[in-house]
Amino acid sequence: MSLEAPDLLRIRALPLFEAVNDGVFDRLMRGAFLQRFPRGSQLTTQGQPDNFLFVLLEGAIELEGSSSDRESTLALLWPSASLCLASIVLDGPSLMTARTTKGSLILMVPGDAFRQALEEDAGLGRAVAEELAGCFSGAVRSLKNNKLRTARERLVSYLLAQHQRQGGGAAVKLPCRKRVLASLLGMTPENLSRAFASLGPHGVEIDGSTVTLREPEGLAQLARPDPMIDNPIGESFSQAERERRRGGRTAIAAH
Amino acid sequence: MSLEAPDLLRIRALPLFEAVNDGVFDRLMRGAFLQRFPRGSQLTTQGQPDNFLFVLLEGAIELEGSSSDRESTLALLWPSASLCLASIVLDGPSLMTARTTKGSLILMVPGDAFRQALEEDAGLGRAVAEELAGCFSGAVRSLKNNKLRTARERLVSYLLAQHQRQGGGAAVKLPCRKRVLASLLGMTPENLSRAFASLGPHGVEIDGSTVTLREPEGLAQLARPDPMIDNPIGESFSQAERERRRGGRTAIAAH
DNA sequence: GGCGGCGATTGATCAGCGTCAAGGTCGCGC
DNA sequence: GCGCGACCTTGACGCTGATCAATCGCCGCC
Repeated sequence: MSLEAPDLLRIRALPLFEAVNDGVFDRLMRGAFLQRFPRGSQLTTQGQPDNFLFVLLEGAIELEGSSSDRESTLALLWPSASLCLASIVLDGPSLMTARTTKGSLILMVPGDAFRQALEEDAGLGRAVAEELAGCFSGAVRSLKNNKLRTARERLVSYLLAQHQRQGGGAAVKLPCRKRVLASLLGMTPENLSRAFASLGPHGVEIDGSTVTLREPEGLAQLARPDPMIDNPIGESFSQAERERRRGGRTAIAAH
Repeated sequence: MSLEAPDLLRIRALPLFEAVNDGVFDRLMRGAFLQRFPRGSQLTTQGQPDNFLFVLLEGAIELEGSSSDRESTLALLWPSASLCLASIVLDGPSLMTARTTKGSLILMVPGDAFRQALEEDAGLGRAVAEELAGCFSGAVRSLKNNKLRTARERLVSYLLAQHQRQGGGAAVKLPCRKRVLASLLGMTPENLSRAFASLGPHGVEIDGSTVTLREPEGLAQLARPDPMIDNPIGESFSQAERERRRGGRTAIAAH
């Protein structure tokens, strides 16, 4: 699928590209294209070189790390997150395996063209710096989440964050299968089940992928919520920090 | 301490600044200065705004995250790592608390001047992007290290990484107190002691802060060493990735 | 309708690791 | 020299969470 004018407008408005020089942008887009991927497509492989910068326009992506025979979900990406930015900038191997968890529409920009544009354009440099700072910040949050909290605290924090992100209503929709959520939270599916069950007395009801929080305030006392760990806006890596800075809290689709 | 010519030369050669325009560099350095800090100085506080970009020229820094009453060491920084780059770029609060663990010489650059220079100079933008990509990469490695390995595997991997980094001799010098190492590896000091003891049968001898590895190859079988987790060059966050790319393995002082 | 498979749950058991408490060693200052 | 404190070590115990196994419910398919 080659890029049409309406696509270009949409892309131009992305935070990564909005400050880029017209000429540089045009050259960059000459090699870029949109592609639709069915659910389950593997976009990157941990340890393999990345040749494209991805920007997720519609759909969802799961980032997974693995070593030996173990694997763990490290993050979930939503529109309009970028993917592979760090490995493209460093011209190094992919850090994680990325897989679509829904049918997805993705912008693909050739890596070498992107690196070249980065050398020429200060606006792009600044945008990339901001994006990567957000990624780093998200990763550090995740690290703190894992090292400083128990599994149950992580679950409660996650539920409260989703609760806030989805508008504060009692019903919260889980954005992924429980198995994936368990891995993201650093626990086994069995343990996640038990953790949910243990929250029953605190007003948490589960029905499929909908969770109802009857007493969010009470929950908060279980979780040690912490603004330096739980991001009020984004899920993790990328996309999160920028919005806060811009006076954010601009309506975000309920993930 | 204001900046003299030899200082400026040294700073100019740092990866962050080597591609910056002369004029921009001069303006940036007008507000910058060098400062010596005694051991134990707190440079940043988690959650508080950061007003300076730090570059560690001599000494060592510990990065710590905390929540409620728990705390954990997230990384150790060595020359010539940068500190606060992400929070300066985002103009947001500090992610971690930073403290010198030795007397240290540090370059301090005012944050707003740095942000302004970032808007003007593509060379700086690229350098910052590379540095932050390296930070992100380091944080992801650390996350995988924590989620995919047991405490003992983390210790063995750490020892092997230090072994390689210090030139491959049998004797490895621990770069920090055991208490700090334990926290960095996500375990208690007691558990670290026991883990060390359990490695005795595998040729690991401990004497104070020097560890002797009699059979490194055998150790590797315990550890699941993984190039996508263990960084051959740097310790973590910052400084690591760039060198690899440049055909690295340029002699690195044994930390 | 019946069957097969996947995901989620539940229970029993176990290992890893944290916690608490008690030494032990070293270095420093009086 | 003596005593104190910081750091590390060792042991006993308990909790968190992983593992293994069985069951249930749901959905798609034959």
